[in-house]
Amino acid sequence: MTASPPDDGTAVLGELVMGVARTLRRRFMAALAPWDLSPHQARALRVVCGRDGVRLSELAEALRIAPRSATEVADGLQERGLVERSPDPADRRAVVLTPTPAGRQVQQEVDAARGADAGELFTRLSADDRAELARMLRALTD
Amino acid sequence: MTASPPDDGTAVLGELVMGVARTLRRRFMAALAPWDLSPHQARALRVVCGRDGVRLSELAEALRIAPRSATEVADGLQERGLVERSPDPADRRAVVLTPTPAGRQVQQEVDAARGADAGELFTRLSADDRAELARMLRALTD
DNA sequence: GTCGATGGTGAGGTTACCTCACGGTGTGGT
DNA sequence: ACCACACCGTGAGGTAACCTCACCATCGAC
Repeated sequence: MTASPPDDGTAVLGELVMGVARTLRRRFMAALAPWDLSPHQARALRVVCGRDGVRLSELAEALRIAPRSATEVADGLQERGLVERSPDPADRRAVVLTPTPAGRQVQQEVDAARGADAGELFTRLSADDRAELARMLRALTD
Repeated sequence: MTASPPDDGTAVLGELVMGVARTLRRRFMAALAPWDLSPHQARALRVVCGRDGVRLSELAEALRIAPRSATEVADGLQERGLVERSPDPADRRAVVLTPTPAGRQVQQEVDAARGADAGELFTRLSADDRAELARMLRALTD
C-alpha cells in the first residue's frame, strides 16, 4: 500500500489544510455572529440567492443533506424573514424558496464580511503566493 | 469597510481551502470506516497514544471540547477496548487514559491509512509544490 | 484543620442531523 | 381515461455529539 519510503510531506499537508480550514471556520462563525446565522443557514441563504427559485430538494442536494433536513433549514431562514416559500407554478407538489429583500441584503453583507475576513487572513501571503496557492488547491479539488 | 477594489483572490481562496478540507474529511472518514471510529474518536486516540498518560482535562483541551464531553469520548474508546482509565498516582482526583495494545495498534493502522490517503491526494502536486504549499499553509496557521 | 479551587461525572437540554410514513401531485402504460 | 408508480415536502420520532449546571472527592495554601 504505497509503502513509500520516508515520503515526508503528504501526511503533514493534510493536517495543515485541516488546521487552516478550522481557522477559517472559526473566523467565519465569528464574522457571522451579528446575524445569528448558523454556517449551514448562511450557506443555504447563499444558495437561494444564487439561483432564484430553489426547490427544497435542490437545496438539500446543494447542502448535501437529506431532503427532510432541508425543510428545517428553510424553516429557520423563513422564521428570520430571509426567504419565502411559494408554490412552484410548474409543479404543484414543489415549493420554491426565494430570498426576501432582507434576505438578499443579509446575504450580501455576510458575503462582504466573509470576503473581508478571508482577505485579512490571506494577505499574510504575497500576491504571487496567493496565486500559487489557488493553483495548487484547484489541482486538489476533486 | 475594506471596500477593496477588485481584490480578487482572497475570497476564492477561502472557498478553495474549505473545499479541499471537505475532500480530505470525506476521504478520512471513508478510510476510517473499517474501525467504526468517529473522527473525534480517532483524534482522541491519537492524542492518547501521542503522550502517554493523558488526563481527561488534557484530552478536552486538545480536542477543544468541554471537559464533560471528553468523558464521553473516553467512554466510547474504552467500550471499544482501545484505552484504559487508571487513577493518576500523583493526583487521586484525576484519571489518566492509556492506550491498550489494541488501541495502539489501531492508532497505527489508522495513521497509516490516513497517511496513504493524504499521500494519494497530494501526489497530484510535485514535490516542490508540496513544499511550497506546506510553507504557505504554515504561514496561515495561527 | 479549614477552605477555596480543581478533576471527573450524573442529569438534563440543545442542535442538527437521520429514517419512516403519509397525503398531494405528476407521469407513463394500457 | 384510468391506474400504478414515482416523487415532493413534511409530521413524528430517534440518535449523536455537543453543552451547562450541580455534585462529590481531592488537592494546595494558610
